[in-house]
Amino acid sequence: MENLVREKRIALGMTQDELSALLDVSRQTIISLEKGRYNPSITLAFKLSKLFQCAIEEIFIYEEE
Amino acid sequence: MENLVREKRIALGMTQDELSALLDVSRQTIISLEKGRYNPSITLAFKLSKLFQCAIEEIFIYEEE
DNA sequence: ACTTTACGTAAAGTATACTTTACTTGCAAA
DNA sequence: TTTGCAAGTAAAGTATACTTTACGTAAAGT
Repeated sequence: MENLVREKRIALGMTQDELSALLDVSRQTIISLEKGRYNPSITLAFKLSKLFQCAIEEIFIYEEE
Repeated sequence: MENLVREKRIALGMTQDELSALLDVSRQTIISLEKGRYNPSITLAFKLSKLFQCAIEEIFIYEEE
């Protein structure tokens, strides 16, 4: 699943470290997310949605199968 | 996290078994989801979103911490 | 040169989403 | 009264999200 985490983070002028702290996850989680190594849990998606002030669907692009 | 899976499923006149088949997950997954035993992965949330034709935010209600 | 900052990798461990199997219960219809 | 369907429980196993630690690299500042 594609995502715009990196773009949105940079748009806010934040480092991966700062973002991870705000979301209460590890920096590794942010790195892996941005690199597309795995999909987030729905709770992490909601946290990002709230922080970035946009819908989950605007951050994560779902293509079926 | 609260969710409206049961309500939306029944509104479509479907059984748990039929829903699980359409989503390609086990019936146990649907039962546990409806019972609120765990949160779905973001991919399952997207599948439900598509099937129910509404935003993820309309199915899953996120309350922080 | 060296330090700091931001980003990256690798690997092993933990938590949790999801599966599989098997058995139970309530209800409605034959 | 028994058969079948929809929903439920329980437990053990697998897949994956996420953590932790430790180390590597390139760029910018002093």
